[in-house]
Amino acid sequence: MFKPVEEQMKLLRKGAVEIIQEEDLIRKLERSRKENKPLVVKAGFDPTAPDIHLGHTVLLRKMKHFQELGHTVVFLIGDFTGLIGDPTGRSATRPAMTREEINKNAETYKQQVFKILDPQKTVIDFNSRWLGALTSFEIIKLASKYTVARLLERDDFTKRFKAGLPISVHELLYPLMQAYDSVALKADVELGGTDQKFNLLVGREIQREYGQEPQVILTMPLLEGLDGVEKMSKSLGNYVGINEPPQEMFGKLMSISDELMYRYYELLTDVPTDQIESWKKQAQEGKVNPRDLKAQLARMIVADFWGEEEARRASEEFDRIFKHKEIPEDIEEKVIELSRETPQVELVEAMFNLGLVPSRGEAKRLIRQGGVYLDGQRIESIDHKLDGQKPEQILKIGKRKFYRLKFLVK
RNA sequence: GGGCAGGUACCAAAGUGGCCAAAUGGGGCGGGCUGUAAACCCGCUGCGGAAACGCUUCGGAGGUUCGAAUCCUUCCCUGCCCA
Repeated sequence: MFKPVEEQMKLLRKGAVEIIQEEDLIRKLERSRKENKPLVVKAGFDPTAPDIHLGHTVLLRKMKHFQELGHTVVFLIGDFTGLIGDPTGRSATRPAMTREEINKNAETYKQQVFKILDPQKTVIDFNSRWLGALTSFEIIKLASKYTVARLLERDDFTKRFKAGLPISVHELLYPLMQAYDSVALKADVELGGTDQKFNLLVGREIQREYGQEPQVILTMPLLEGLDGVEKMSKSLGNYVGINEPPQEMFGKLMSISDELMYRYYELLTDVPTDQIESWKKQAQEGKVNPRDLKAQLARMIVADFWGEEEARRASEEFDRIFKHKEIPEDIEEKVIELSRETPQVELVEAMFNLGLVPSRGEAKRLIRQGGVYLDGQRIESIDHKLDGQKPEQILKIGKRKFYRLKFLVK
């Protein structure tokens, strides 16, 4: 029923940064095959941000590999640990979420995650199920199994400690809690980003303390965000959400740097590494326009979430707007009501009232800097008035924001 | 519990009675060049105002002063050292 171990390993190694220990994994796979029993593979997710982006999909793709090989994948929602927040030094304790919110987020998660994972083969669980049930005594017992010195080895803690920045006690508890998840699930393997390495390793130690065979940990690279520097994250605003409309996705992907493009090919598509290398070379030699490679990448990724047809349309739409400088097909519509007596309104006022800019000052700034267009005409004056005579006008703000203004005179 | 050093805009960081809506850097935004790339160049970046200028802001609350981010009181928060 299970494929030969070496064959499994080949798929599992793909893209992985590190497997600790590889021999352990091989042994586990062998046993699983012999006993015809799937491995329990765990990966944890933060419940407060159910907006999955491409960064998450790197891990999800790896989970899918395990699924394809017939193993049990646990999609663990850290609704309990989420209350702590994985220490970053920035976030304070988060407010407790209600059961309802958590369930709602879980639903959102499912809907998104199953764009990649096989719903039939995925177990969804919540760590509040066991962490919430721990008594104070049990928590202290858990805490007794690890030392402060070892916790401070964690890069983030080390840095903060040295820099004299605050580290709260509950933050120190976080890795232990996550480790306990592995105990509760009797995890054979835990997946995570390279930034999770410390937490994942603690899992091994704690499992051992609780008399279990330590899990194998498999780390995946962190995907850089659109800026190409920071890791992709919602709070940094450098992400591509997997629920974003095709056009939006496509546009964002087209704005990445060339260097990042190869990285995305590697981590977000099934294009073999050799192929990517070869394209890279051809681009450098000027045989291929990097722009076209990028468009192809964007199309591939959009297709993963929206299908070929939508991807093709997004691509065409993109060309229409940026190559041919035309107006997009579907534009958000904004209705402006005007009175019959004075069927006019100041552009600045309208932009602000429609919520297109955060303040009137911002609107003025944009106009002064030549970033506002009406029907393709650059607006020169901040006093410009919109005239209801023409019932429909196209407003363009910056390079990519288009709105169809409709006037309602009454 | 004691001593010391701190808390400034999205972030970092200057400013220590009026010239401070607050230097500088990063980020962000707009423009230019391009391939919505990178690099580079120019500009903007509290709110209102065409502008003059007005208003709200420098951990919180009070106070001194013609005038406070800057001085005083008190409270909250953080780090370090001692116990």
